[in-house]
Amino acid sequence: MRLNAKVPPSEMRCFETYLRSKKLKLTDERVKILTTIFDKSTHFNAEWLYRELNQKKQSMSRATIYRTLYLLVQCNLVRRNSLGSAHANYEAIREAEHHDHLICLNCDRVIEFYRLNLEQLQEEICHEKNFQPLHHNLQIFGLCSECINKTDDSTMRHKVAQIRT
Amino acid sequence: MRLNAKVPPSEMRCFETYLRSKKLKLTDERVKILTTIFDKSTHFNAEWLYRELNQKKQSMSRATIYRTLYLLVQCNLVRRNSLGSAHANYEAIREAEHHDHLICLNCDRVIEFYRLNLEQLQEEICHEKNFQPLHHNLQIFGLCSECINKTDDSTMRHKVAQIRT
DNA sequence: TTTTTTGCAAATCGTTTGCACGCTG
DNA sequence: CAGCGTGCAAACGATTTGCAAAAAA
Repeated sequence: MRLNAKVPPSEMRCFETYLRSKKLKLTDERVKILTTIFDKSTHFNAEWLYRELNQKKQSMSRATIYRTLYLLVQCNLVRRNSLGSAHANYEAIREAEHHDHLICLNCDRVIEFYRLNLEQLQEEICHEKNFQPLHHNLQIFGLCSECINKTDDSTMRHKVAQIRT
Repeated sequence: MRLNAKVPPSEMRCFETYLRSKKLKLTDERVKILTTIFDKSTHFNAEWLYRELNQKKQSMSRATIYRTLYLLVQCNLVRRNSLGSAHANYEAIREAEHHDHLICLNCDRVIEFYRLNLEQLQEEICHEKNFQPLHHNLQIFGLCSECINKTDDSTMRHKVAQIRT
């Protein structure tokens, strides 16, 4: 039974095209996952998606979620980015534009930013080093304005040491 | 039995000081780990260290290695940085200076670089956003000059999707 | 002696995978 | 109908942890 389809946005078409090109199928599960991601999330992880999908209606296994996330990353609808944590984090790619992250180590807030110079500078460096960039990632860890006075040094040192980058 | 100490370099003193400040002990195992790291490595992982330490003389458990690595990160003698892989990578911090990485997705070569503008730009962004930076990390993934013609698109798309950042 | 360390093995935990059944195209 | 997709549960694999024995201070 096909999901009572809301008008499929461009993301859906993109996914469909990708799947067809790989001879893969557009299943209900895949549709629901994509919809959930683009409806409700900015940054999320597999567990959030699992709970989000299972709280309401029928269940969906973690396996399917992981497998679908892989496909979505492959066709550039989703970006994988652990944001310093030990597990994977993902984000929906809404516009084509890229951005980097400020990550608060106290409250886990993620602040996105984009700076053209920064991108250009990177291009420049790659060119100099004769390196062909395919992906890049800048994350700055620290304390957001709300958290600056809420922790102590030793806690922060521990947290910095725990960062996975 | 204390290791027949080569003249302890400044790193050793730093470690010793740190340990003492925490009422921890300077054991043979810890000395050997630090020595191995600063003698032989640039970028390494726990497994490399394990093999390096165990191939010659007596054995050392992985547990000790992980526990010691944690201490070394705490006292800023070692930096933890997965470089996009699923497991942790580490590097000895030889000078105080910071650098970023170009990482070849084909041959895993790591090219270090430093660019003052880049650092300044980041400072600027943080200042604007009222964010206190504690750690940052820029990695550019792609193909080094030697590998540019050695792979195909689909392989690279897969590898990019596997990156953990 | 007292406290910290170590090695071992078992436990974690997010993620991946093999398999048998079910559904899509 | 053939080929993918799914759920389940088991496998994975790097890292962590509890515990009893061993070593530093």
